[in-house]
Amino acid sequence: MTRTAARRADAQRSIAAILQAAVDALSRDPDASVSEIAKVAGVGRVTVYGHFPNRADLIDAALAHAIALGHFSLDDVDLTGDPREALARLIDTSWHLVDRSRSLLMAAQSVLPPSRIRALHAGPAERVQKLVERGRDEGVFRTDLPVEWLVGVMHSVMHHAADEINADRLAPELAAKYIAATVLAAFSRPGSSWAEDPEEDSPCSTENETPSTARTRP
Amino acid sequence: MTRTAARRADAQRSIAAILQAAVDALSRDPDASVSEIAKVAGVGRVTVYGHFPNRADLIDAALAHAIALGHFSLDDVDLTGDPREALARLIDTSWHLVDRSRSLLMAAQSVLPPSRIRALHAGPAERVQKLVERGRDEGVFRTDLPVEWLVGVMHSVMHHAADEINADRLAPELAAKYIAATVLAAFSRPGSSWAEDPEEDSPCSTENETPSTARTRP
DNA sequence: TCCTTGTCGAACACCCGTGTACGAGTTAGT
DNA sequence: ACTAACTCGTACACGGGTGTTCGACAAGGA
Repeated sequence: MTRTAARRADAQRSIAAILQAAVDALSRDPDASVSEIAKVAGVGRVTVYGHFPNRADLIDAALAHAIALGHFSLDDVDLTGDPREALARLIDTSWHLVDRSRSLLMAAQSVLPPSRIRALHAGPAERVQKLVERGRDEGVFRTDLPVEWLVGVMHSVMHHAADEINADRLAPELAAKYIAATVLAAFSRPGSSWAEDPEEDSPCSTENETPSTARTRP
Repeated sequence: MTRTAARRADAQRSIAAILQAAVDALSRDPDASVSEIAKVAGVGRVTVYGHFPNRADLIDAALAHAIALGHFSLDDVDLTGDPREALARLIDTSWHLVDRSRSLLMAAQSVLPPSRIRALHAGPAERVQKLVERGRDEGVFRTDLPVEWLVGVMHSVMHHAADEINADRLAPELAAKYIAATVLAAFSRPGSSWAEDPEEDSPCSTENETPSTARTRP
């Protein structure tokens, strides 16, 4: 685990491969064994145990790794300006990160203590929370529900979209639109009218009918 | 499994106990073993295998049993009148059914084919779907998203509430209110103002502030 | 009553995952 | 080039879950 001296180059390569493999394998199957992870990483099972004392610590490191990657890619998103548009942008780039992390999170939940899970999620959660709070301060988002609840609902809806895509009941290109439309409505102030994408005219069906069944992906 | 002749009385008692025990045990732990289920049922492990050929079939029967119970208790709900109020009533009595079935569903998902899961869920899902469709026809609910999506979002939000309660971050008595407030907002037509519980005045904070952290349960 | 039907515990074989140990071979750093 | 670090495969011990079999025993139904 933690070492004072620097590791050799090939060791660092192995660790990186194992970490990435763990993210990949656990994203497909939350119960992926150490053997499977090692196989995906192109590495012997013993080598894994050489770098991580046990399965739990490996999953911990994998989750931290995935979160760090997500944190990095989310730094590009412009969260200034109208909170609704900012939220739409955030959803646009983060929903499929949530998708990939979904299964990994389940794996972590069955092995790591809840406190650890929350600690790892503190960073990303705060980012969204800040945006929601700003939207409330500006009178755009509702104030009759706790911020934590709203943030959780947003995550929940994104998870649901991911599930629908995995089940081939939702076309991936529609996901961001559906999520944004749902979340923005859920965040709106009671008693106030709202409209999504205030700057962009919507050439899609204005209101009358929607396809009763969403197209499956090609 | 399926038999032509009638079973003996004690056998029926055993089966009922096993079924209920399976629902209970799997609701606590989706990975509950057959031994644990038998222990909860107050029955030997072999007896379980005497009635159900394997774990998967047992889980299938348990899920079907739980759904049947839920279906029964949902028959009391009045779904006529204003769709928003009807939806609120439905949420009020069904959210904690969803809570208990949540873990059981996870167990089923890891053992049963998705087609079987959907088949078992067809009944309850249709009930909600009908209500949502009526709300759309009456101009109360939005028509710019598929009905299936809306129904899924409702389920998703209820699951989220259950998770929050399990994590002691949400007081159970607030769940129904939060869920209804969120779902009704999400279902509202874009561009139209909405208000929850139109008949009931809300003595709680009208709009200004909410406790930043929800009380944990006593 | 009598016989079928269930139930029970113990034991068995099987598979799979975890974590550790050993020895031989390979790679990187200096 | 030499050594320490690393990797690999095999193998082992251990625990735990799944289904099955067996024989003894209890309980329900006709």
